Amino acid sequence: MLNMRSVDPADPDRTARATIRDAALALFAERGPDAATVRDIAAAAEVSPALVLHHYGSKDGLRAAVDEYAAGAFDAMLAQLEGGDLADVLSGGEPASLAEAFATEFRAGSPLVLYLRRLLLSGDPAGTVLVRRWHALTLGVVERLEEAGVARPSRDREARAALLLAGDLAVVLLAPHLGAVLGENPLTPGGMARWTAEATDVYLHGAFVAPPEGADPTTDPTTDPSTDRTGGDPT
Amino acid sequence: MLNMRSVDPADPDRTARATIRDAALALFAERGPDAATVRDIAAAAEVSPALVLHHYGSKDGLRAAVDEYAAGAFDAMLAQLEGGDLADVLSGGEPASLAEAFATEFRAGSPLVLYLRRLLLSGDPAGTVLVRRWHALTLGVVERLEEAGVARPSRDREARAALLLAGDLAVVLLAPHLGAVLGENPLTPGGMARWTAEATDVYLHGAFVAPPEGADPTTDPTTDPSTDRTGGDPT
DNA sequence: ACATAGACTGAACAAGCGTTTAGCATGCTG
DNA sequence: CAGCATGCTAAACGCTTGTTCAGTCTATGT
Repeated sequence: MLNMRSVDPADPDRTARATIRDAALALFAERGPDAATVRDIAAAAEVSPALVLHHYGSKDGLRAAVDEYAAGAFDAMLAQLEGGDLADVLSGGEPASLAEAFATEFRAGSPLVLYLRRLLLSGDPAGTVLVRRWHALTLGVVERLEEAGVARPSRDREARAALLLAGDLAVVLLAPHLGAVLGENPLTPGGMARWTAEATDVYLHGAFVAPPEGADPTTDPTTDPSTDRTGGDPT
Repeated sequence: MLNMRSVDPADPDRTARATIRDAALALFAERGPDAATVRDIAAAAEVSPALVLHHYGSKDGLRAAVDEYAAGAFDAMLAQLEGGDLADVLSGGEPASLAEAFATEFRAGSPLVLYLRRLLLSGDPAGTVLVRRWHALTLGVVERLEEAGVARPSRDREARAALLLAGDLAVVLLAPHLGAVLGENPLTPGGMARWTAEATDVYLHGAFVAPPEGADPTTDPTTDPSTDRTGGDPT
């Protein structure tokens, strides 16, 4: 049998180790790490199953390597978002939301998007670490925007940052379903433009109008002590 | 070996078939259908593995039965939401958002919540069906609220309904992570109150203030034809 | 009392899994 | 040239999986 190393003339110095990692990333993202077998990964990378174990020790070792690689990619995206100047964010010169950053960094079917999806919903502690970091980033942005007078001050800034973050992550997590409903995937350029337009409108002017001062004439809130909501979230 | 049927005096007429289904629902939701083995399910239901197959034909048959059961539970919740009168929604007499409905219907660690999570992120077409139905429901509510003058009219009502729906689903999907960040799971009563307060504030008054009429003095939007955003979504 | 049906089980099966082992080819180093 | 590490493979190992099978127990209808 021939030596398979450097078999692809387009990528001459790509090692078999990297090829295996990429194949694993794609298959892990698509079917989940448990459903993707070592034999499948080996076949996708055009190597023998034994070579996968030779390079990564075990399937868990490969999993860890892929996790680390994906985390690095997310960190890179994070750094780009973090490094952006506030003025650029406000004027629209840089991706302003996490969802937008995803849409520009990774195309709609990117393995990394699928990987993030799995990471956030598998209960993997790495997912919580990621959310915590992104929340801290969002919180910092909200604080700066409040100081700049661009954001309405919130009594519960942490909850507001979480709300905004959750909204962005929802786009990434639910992109295929939202695409099926709206006709175009919000992670594509066109779909993202439509989504951002609506999100901007709501975040600037709200979605509902404040009720007139005083209680709703049809019901007296004080007669129902079990609920003390201020107006609800009528979705 | 004793006949294990009706072994639980608290639930005397619960059939082994139902016990198996419930055990499967819990394990499917917790670990995923692939990771939960027939032997595990049988052990949880305190029956032999063969009985699982005897009642459901195959593991796929069991999966289908559990899917159907979960879909029925979701439909029941949907019907309750749909049947609520508009006045009740506005006055806070009924759960007003999907997230609130989830928090009241299912407690934070409920198998059905975990099941929904898996359903929406596994690429299962049943997930898209569910999203489509909930979007239609949300769209109807938005339309009625606009007619009642409670919701600000939107140029793109479908996108607005999707935005509101995504926000609610995000709470359900990301609940554990948000709980880790905020200190309390938003699907618990306390966490939900905090979340709804912030969401109500944003949905009523917005999160950001509209920029003054005219362009940002630091940059002229017309000089950059590649981006035509109205103001961005600075999260 | 007897027969039939259904709930239920222990043991075994084939298939697929991650992993190990022994060995081949290649290229560098002395 | 010999020695050795490295990239790589075919074949097999033990284990777990979903599934099947033959048979036991316990009701119920006649």
